[in-house]
Amino acid sequence: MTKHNPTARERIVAGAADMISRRGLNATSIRETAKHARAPLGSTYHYFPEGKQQLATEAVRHTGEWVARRLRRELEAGPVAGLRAFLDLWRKIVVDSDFRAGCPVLAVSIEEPPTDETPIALAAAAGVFEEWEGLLAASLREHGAEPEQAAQLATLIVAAVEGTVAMCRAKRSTQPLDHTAEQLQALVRAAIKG
Amino acid sequence: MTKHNPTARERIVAGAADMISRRGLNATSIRETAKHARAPLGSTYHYFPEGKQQLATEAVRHTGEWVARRLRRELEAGPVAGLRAFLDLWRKIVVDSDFRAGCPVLAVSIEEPPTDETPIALAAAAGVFEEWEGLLAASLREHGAEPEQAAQLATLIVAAVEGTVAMCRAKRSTQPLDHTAEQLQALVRAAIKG
DNA sequence: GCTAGACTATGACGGCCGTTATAGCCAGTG
DNA sequence: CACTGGCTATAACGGCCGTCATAGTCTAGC
Repeated sequence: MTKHNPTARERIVAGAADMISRRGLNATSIRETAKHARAPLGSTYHYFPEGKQQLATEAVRHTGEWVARRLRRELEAGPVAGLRAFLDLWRKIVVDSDFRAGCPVLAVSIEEPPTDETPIALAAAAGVFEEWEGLLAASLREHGAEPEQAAQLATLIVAAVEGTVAMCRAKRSTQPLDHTAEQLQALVRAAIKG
Repeated sequence: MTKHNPTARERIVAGAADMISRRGLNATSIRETAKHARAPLGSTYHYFPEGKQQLATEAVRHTGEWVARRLRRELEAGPVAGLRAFLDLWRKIVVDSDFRAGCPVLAVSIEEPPTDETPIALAAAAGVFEEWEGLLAASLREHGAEPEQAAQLATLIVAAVEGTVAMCRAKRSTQPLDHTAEQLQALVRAAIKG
């Protein structure tokens, strides 16, 4: 338990991340986000005066940091352990939600931003992906992988896991995750052995 | 050119697939879909009496079949050529749309269906993924890969490409696709050599 | 020519959306 | 005690949504 009494603001952000991961960004309304967090609608615009874009941005960063912390911790035991933790984390989200939830970062990435302005939520998503890749790549390099190979494999891991989670939701099965896990584990082992 | 004079119905489905691939399912309104296809709103409910779910389902199947046709054709020259065609197809969509479009099948997969009913569009997405995996796995087997390895690798390819396309959109760069392409090509070559 | 059925045109229905405004509450500081 | 500033409460704004109904138009076959 990192925070004993989460503030209303934190509850709103965490709830928004969860709802976005289930229904997508556009289908997540600020009204429902507030209700889900037992916060009044007015408070949402008090905490996030720039509106929905800002809330989405913070939800993406919240999830990104949460995953990155777990990844950093588990990578101390090496890339194979880190990969396993990464896979297990997403598997748990998919299974616990009965195949209804996924990754809010992916969800934000695939919804075209309003044409006029800078899509700050999209930029946040790009940053999160880059952080996850960076953590994996650094660990692979530290354990003997070639730098270029490490970077490419890190990208593959993040992309494959994100795609696999979506496939699990569509099929209502964890079989895609089993397949992907097997393949990625073999790849990581080979990369740090060369 | 497969059809010389696409019917209004075909134009609506193709347009819906494109719009879903850019903005997601929930943000794609039937009104705009009709306008985009220069069809009247009333016609949409004439052709798709079961409403939005039916339109989404047909859009998913339309894209699924289009990709499967291309995949089948290119796989005749072997799994490496098929993989390259699959990668190039998505690269073209991402680049031509200036990083705004992606895969409508993925988009439908990550939006929670209305709680009450059978999510037929989601089932269609699962079917499309399965078809793509099946084509790739069969080709891998025909070229000497072990059946289990072929199935796992096919899942990895589909998942990785779907995830990579989303990452490219977030980063507004094709670098993730370059990384993933390199890794997957090496994997396929190794799998059919054993 | 006429009639049936495929398609179009138009408008309405209730409902939820993002956002803003405004007034009230209520802690903590002086 | 007064009062200030963070937070709540409530209502409203214009706008788009999915869906349905109804009437009009067009075209193919008799």
